[in-house]
Amino acid sequence: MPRSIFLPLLRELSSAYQAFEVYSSAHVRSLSLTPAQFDIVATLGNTPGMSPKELGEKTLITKGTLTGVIDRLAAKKIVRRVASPDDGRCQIIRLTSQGEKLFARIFPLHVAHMERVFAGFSPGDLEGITASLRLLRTAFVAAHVSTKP
Amino acid sequence: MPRSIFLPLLRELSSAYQAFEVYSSAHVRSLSLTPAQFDIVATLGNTPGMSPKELGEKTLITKGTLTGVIDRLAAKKIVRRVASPDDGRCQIIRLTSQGEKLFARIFPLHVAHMERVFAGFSPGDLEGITASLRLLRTAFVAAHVSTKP
DNA sequence: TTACTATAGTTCTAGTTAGAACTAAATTGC
DNA sequence: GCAATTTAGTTCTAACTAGAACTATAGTAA
Repeated sequence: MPRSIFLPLLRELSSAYQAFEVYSSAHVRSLSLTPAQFDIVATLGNTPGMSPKELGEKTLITKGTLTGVIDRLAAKKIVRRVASPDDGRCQIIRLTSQGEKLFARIFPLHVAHMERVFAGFSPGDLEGITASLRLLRTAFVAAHVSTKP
Repeated sequence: MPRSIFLPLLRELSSAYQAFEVYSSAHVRSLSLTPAQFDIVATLGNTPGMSPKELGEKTLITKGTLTGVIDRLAAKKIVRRVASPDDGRCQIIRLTSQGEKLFARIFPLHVAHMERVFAGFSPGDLEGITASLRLLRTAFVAAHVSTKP
């Protein structure tokens, strides 16, 4: 078992994610949103809205955190909460018209900002890296599940 | 420019990191440390100590955050602050003897816990994934630097 | 030397984070 | 149709997070 070889992998995973965060969040902050707020706006854009549960699954924000993030976006009039007609426990979070305008303005800017990172990569590179990441995620999820039951 | 292809990569990067965090931090918390505290203890183990600046560079924790993390570890008598003899601005953070015992006990446990994730991976797999991550990090850092000056 | 500049850490603020306890509404089982 | 369980969201707590402003010390340059 070459134990020495997976510790550098974990360090690189943390470093790569950290570098992504630094690069991405500096831009998002320059647009007057926090990274979590941007994720919510980006996820709600071009949709009829969705429940906090679904939003949390897509953005990987846990429900306790999500309440606060939505509170702050609602205070800025970027989203609003609508009661679900079907289920009294559910809400639907929607962009307001102001939120839609914000999304239309900043989402393309941020995509362009991120695209610059990959200027030197071929499609094959990108697919290879994506496959590596998928493999990693799958391994962590499988390992986590196997500790639970 | 196939713009569609790097967005899935970014999603996979976030998901993979998130899956790592969930798996790793559940274990760390069961050892009565937070992930940030564990990183500090793991970094200080088997060293004569180091300055907060160096600790922050190794653990990717920014200096403002680090003050609080070290405060809490010091309150638990796991580390202590020693004034640097050379530089009046510097400190040296060291594990206490209690901290060294803690490190000796939990670090191997955590390494073993993480090793399980990679049971199904060949050394070649691990090296390939590590290389992908290194490529990613480099690209983000380069892009970030090019926005600064 | 004396002013200027850079560096190390702390403090402060606003926000995110996870996890656990809680409330209310729905679903299931009997 | 009622009790037991599950699910959706909120609230609470402790901690982390980045970034900016601040203090103190060190290095540099005239």
